[in-house]
Amino acid sequence: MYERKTPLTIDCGLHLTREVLSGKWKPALLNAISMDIKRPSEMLRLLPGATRRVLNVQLRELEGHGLVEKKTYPQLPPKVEYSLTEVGWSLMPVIDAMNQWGDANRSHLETVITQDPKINETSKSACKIYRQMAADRKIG
Amino acid sequence: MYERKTPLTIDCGLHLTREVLSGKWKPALLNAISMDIKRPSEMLRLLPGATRRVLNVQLRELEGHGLVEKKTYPQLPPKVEYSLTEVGWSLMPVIDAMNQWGDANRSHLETVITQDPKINETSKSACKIYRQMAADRKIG
DNA sequence: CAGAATCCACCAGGATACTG
DNA sequence: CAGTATCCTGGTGGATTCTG
Repeated sequence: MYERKTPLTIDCGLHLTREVLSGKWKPALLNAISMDIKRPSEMLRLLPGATRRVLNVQLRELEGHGLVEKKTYPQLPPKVEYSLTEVGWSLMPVIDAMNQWGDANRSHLETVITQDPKINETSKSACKIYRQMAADRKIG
Repeated sequence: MYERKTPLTIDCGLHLTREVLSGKWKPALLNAISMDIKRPSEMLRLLPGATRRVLNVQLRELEGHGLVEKKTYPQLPPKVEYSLTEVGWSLMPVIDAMNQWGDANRSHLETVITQDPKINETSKSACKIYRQMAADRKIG
């Protein structure tokens, strides 16, 4: 049984974290950047289903919230690199925890999510795509 | 500097976790239930801004995803109690991590969030409300 | 006290096309 | 390669009202 270490307030910390982390691709983006995937085109490739526009929007929000930094190289063709700020890095354990929990409970989650009538097919099969991609990377 | 322990896939675990945790009040609800706040009326009181309907909807989703269990006592007035499932409990470290990160970076987050033009006043002041409530609880 | 039924506003996010 | 401008729609979550 899980035992909480410190008694906490109702929602305040959660509220702040959610405010900053809410956005379909934000956790994935932070994760990607932490894995040295720092250029927009790379992220775009690794996040099938995400649009340029949406990625830009969310990256700008992350930047505005002080989680990532953007470096623009004034050259042709343009080059942009994102990196995590100190605050951004401090969030990584949380991201990792989410990632690991999702992986650890994959079978259960896939079942309940797949049964969920609200989830559309795209979302349902998203994980399969990611897994396939991971497999491809191993082969390649 | 934060060092990742295990190299991870791009998004799969994150994807699953987000699917299950997305919803304005879900983390707070899980947190509340873990703190033995298990009756709808209590949650309603502790989550100012949340509606009965929305709470019901999100609780039903959490239930459908196997994170919480609902026990209905067939009596008058009706009594309902929620509790975490095993899977739900396994998620608590993640919730705690989010909560603690938000608390730890409160000043920074409040600043950037308050400056964010997209955030409405309600959201901006939410944390103040929670803090006030926490203070009140200490006094009471 | 718990909850279902409506109705609705808003915005996140996707599609598309265009510029430097 | 990177970014922006429009346009559009689906869903989330809020307000209100009504039942057991």
